[in-house]
Amino acid sequence: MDEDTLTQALSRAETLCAQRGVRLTPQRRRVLELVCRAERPVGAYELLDQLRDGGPAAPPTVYRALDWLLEQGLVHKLETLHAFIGCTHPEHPHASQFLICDGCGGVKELEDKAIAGSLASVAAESGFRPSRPVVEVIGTCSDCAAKHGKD
Amino acid sequence: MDEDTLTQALSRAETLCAQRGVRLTPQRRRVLELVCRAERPVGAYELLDQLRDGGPAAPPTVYRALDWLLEQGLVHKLETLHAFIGCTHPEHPHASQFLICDGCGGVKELEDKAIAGSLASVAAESGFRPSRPVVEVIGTCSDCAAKHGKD
DNA sequence: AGCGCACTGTTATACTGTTTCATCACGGTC
DNA sequence: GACCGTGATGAAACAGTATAACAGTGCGCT
Ligand SMILES: [Zn+2]
Ligand SMILES: [Zn+2]
Ligand SMILES: [Zn+2]
Ligand SMILES: [Zn+2]
Repeated sequence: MDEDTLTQALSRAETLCAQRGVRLTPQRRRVLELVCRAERPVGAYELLDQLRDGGPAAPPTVYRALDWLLEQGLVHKLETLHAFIGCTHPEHPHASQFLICDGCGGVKELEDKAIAGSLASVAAESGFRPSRPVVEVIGTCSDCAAKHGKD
Repeated sequence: MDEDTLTQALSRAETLCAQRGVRLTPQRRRVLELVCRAERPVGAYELLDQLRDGGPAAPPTVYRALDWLLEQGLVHKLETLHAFIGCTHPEHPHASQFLICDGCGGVKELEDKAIAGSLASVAAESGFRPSRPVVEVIGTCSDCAAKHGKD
């Protein structure tokens, strides 16, 4: 995420939190910034290392901030990578899907109605009430497929 | 899984591996049995504890067996739980989806064409080549919803 | 001042997974 | 039989991920 997009994302987050009456404290803001600044999903301990540049910090610090950011939908957790990524459209709550390239590590966040729909209807058939759908597709992005083809 | 189903599952696994020309060694068979015997997803260290009842064992032992069983499609890994579960229909390779109840811990394995289809087409739109789709829906099963309603 | 509450700091610990090297068993070759 | 390559196992150490437990701090409220 470039500097402008970052600034914009952070101020959107500020606005959102103000509207919701929740506190985007300096710690949380800092962690959000670090997550967004990364081009790739970031691990908790990676964040921790960066936090430590500005003073002492311990695992609970970063996990607390991440938990809160997850609740607020400002970041997502990629279960298959044990890593976190900034949400591209945190304004409304949403069930997203992720395409995760194991070549370059890039991740694309999608919000596809068809997938969400089939998931919901399959769940309904079983009388299952979904609370947190996790959809992560590991594979190869078009760029990496092209490169690999050229090799 | 009851004793009969278990015996059946194990002999199906034997047959499959024979057909494929791969070796379902005693260790692997033992781990498969432990995974299948459990009514719920089992963690690697839980399996390890059980393995240790029959002699010394270390983490790589159980992880190696699990990796191999995963390759063969005899078990699945639930990424959101860091746990493993026996596959209900290992005869053919498949992309399954899981409904995971956070009330009772029960898991239902599905193989829904509509979901697989929408995933594939969304991926295709992005020029993404999927290799391992992960679909796990956390929520509440019908039984737990009923119980909870009665409380 | 006294209290409750949300946030933070700190230490320790639990849980999950990998690296590394040594050893062993099996099958094919000379 | 001696030799060797390969796959499977044993064992020790380590790396990575996440939480528990408890103490301290700041702030608004009565
Ligand atoms: Zn999002
Ligand atoms: Zn890529
Ligand atoms: Zn299956
Ligand atoms: Zn349930």
